[in-house]
Amino acid sequence: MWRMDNTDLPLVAALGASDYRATDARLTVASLIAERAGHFTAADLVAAARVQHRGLGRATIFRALDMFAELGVIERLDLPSGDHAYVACERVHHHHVVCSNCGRTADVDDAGLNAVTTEVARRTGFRIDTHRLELFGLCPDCATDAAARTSLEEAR
Amino acid sequence: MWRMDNTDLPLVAALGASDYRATDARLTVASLIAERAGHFTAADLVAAARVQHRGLGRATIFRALDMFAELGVIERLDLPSGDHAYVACERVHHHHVVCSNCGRTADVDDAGLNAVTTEVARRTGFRIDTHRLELFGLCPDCATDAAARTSLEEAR
DNA sequence: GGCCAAGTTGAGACTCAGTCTCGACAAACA
DNA sequence: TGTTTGTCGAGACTGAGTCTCAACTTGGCC
Repeated sequence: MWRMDNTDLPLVAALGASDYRATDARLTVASLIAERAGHFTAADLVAAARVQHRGLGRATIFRALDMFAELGVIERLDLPSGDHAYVACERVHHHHVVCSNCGRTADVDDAGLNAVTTEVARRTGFRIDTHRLELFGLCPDCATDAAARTSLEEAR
Repeated sequence: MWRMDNTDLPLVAALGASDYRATDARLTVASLIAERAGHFTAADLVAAARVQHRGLGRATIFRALDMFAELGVIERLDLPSGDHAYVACERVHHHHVVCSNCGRTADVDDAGLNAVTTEVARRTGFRIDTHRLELFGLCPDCATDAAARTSLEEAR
């Protein structure tokens, strides 16, 4: 089976530190994930696996994604379109900012959200256990491009 | 076709105020939605429709949900399990607190989140256009029940 | 090295949510 | 009344994700 030597990838490190076996299939999925800059869907990986490394089954990819998500090194994301995606990320609690143009993501920590959840708990009487915050917009590069295009159109 | 007289429902009011026709099928979907206290899935409505009002097609229910979502009187929700659900809600921008036990929901407005998005934009350089905040926990009733059960078990 | 149990694999069948298509029907309007 | 447009239900279709199963791999033990 095709395989990259990626022992320094965070996903591979997390895999090594876990009780799961570091099999070829899992290392292949890890390197496929590492190739993507922003978010990706399970279908992306299935397609990439078909193109590059024919020996990877669909079920295996879904199993590996579940496993990496359980290890906390990737996280599931719900795009505004309703699609499910994943991002590779740090293992501490944080949130994602997703570029709606190029798909690039950035992690942000609390950033004052704790105060918001406390305030919501106070107002509603709910006991808040977990929350999910996702932010969508344009990354610095795409925002610059968009601004340049707008001013160009206005100049006409 | 079976039909409830629910002209005072917010969904029916929104439908009447829109360009869409207030057909029997749509009014039936509106009353099915009004029957649910918390969040519900499209499958819930399809099942309820099959039991109570046989003449409602699956596609019709999905179409009506799309339409109500477009009118802003229901909103799509992504549960922590990854499932999609809907909640009936006000038409202004707000967020949801969902009880993970009974499914009841409450709406909350900004509650300080604007400051969070501004802070995130500052830190990451992203231009934030939209965001989604969902909070999960226990509603006051379920929290009381849970606390009572815990103290009962400790007393043993 | 040989054996064995447990973990993991790919293939493919399966399920189920959501979409699409199509012919029929109904409201609105000239 | 006839036509247009919106909407309907039925059912085929699609695609994501799950499940099952027999085969294979790995690691531990002798």
